[in-house]
Amino acid sequence: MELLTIGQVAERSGMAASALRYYEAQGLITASRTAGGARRFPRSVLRRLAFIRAAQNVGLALPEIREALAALPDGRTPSARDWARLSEAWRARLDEQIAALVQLRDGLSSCIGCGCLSLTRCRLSNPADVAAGEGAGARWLSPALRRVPPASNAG
Amino acid sequence: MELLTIGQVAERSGMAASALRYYEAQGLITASRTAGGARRFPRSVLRRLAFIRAAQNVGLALPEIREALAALPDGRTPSARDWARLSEAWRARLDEQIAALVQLRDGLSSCIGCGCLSLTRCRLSNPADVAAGEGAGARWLSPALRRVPPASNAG
DNA sequence: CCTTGACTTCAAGTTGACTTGAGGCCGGAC
DNA sequence: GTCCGGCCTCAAGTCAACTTGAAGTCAAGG
Repeated sequence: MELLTIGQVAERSGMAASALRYYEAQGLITASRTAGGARRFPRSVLRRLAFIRAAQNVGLALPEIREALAALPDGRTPSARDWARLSEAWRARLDEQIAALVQLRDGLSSCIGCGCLSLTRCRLSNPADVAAGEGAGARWLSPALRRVPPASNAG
Repeated sequence: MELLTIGQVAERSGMAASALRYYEAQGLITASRTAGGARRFPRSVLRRLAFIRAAQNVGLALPEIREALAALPDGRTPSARDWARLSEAWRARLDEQIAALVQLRDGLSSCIGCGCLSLTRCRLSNPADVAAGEGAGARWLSPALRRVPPASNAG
């Protein structure tokens, strides 16, 4: 069994067939076709899909994942060497997300019982000081942490 | 200046006026009306909005936030006592999200250079062992961490 | 031959939290 | 009186990552 049908890939990867078609349409994976037009995937697609899911878990959007995959020569499945390079960037992302959440939690702890919730001072309603800097950046921040703070008035 | 216009609340809270109308429609905030039909907000709406944003940052959906607010007698703005009770639950949420991310990061570290990305063994593409148990639960998990693992075949 | 099941395409629907646009009202300044 | 900014409502659009549905093709089995 050299090539896999979409159903087989769906079963082995745990992804829906519709998702696989979508990924192909988005250029994340590729497939050859039978004479009848049915997709045939190489086994390597499974590793590619694992890579995609891992990247999603780190918080990357599909276009970013596509770029990461496209940056590999010949559009090949990531090797150990590629993997090491990419995962370094991912770890930084995760570290920052973790830091943001920890700061949120600590702000919460420091707020317990005070009931302050100041619009500008309370860290809970204003977690943006984590890697804020300008304001337009911070794209790495998970959606849940991207709530913008108020302009700068008292609350 | 006893009551605030929607524009003033928008400026002070940093939220768009359209968002405030939306929140009112969703029952998260309330406003009185002028003879002409314009909204007038009490100052307490600012604290309520801070509460809402904090809850969003913790990862709550608007319906959950509405319930949390509605659980307060008279639909009042949370007092220090209410706040302490609610924030306990939130902290648990955050703790679990942090744990999930840390596990993801550690899985990443342990993967660097190995290039394994096994569909079933690699923690990076399969972070579900964090608070998994059954599979239908884990609702607290941030959307980014909710990717399901493959059924249970080799990769 | 005819059915069955897996596959195909393409368009449209889903979810959450809003934003945008059209069309209109209201109150104060000129 | 009329002009403007700010407000109103309601319907529809946005985004991401898919899913769902309709209508059709293909290969194998009875």
